[in-house]
Amino acid sequence: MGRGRVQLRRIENKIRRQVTFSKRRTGLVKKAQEISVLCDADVALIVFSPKGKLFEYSAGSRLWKSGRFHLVEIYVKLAEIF
Amino acid sequence: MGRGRVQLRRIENKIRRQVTFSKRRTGLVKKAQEISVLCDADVALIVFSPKGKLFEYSAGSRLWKSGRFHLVEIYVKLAEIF
DNA sequence: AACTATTTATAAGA
DNA sequence: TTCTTATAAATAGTT
Repeated sequence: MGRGRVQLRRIENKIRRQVTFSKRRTGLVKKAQEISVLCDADVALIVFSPKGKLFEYSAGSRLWKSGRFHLVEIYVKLAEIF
Repeated sequence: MGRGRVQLRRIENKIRRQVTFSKRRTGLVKKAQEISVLCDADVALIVFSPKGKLFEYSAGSRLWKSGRFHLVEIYVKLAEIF
């Protein structure tokens, strides 16, 4: 989307890669939120930047309101690895 | 996108909800794969249908090739809850 | 499942 | 990083 076609391979230019990451991360979270609301689905989304610093999530109501599941658990688990 | 604007709320019609779920799930996974490739990011995506039966994922190369982390672990953890 | 009109996301530029 | 704009991509409604 946008002014040029996307070549599906790693963006080598660091600045461009970071900008694209920022934009697409926002879009991905939005999409995750939309499907969870529209379709009554539960979604967990975890995104790590190349430096392993980023964490994002989106979830449907069931997972969260139940109080029985916390995405934080997954984060901690991943943090142990990175 | 498409022929009408999206109202961001639960689609009440069951058939339409399932069709939308199927279409958007495909799109979401594609987007997750794209950001992981383009931006060298690791992504974990878990989607449950309203019946709790579905599971999808997408991940960047690091998480998978390292051999140190398996998304299956998260699945098992979630399966215990549902 | 395929089509296609239209909306939405976003690449590049400012 | 935020805004704008041209255009690619996703998708809602339809067949």
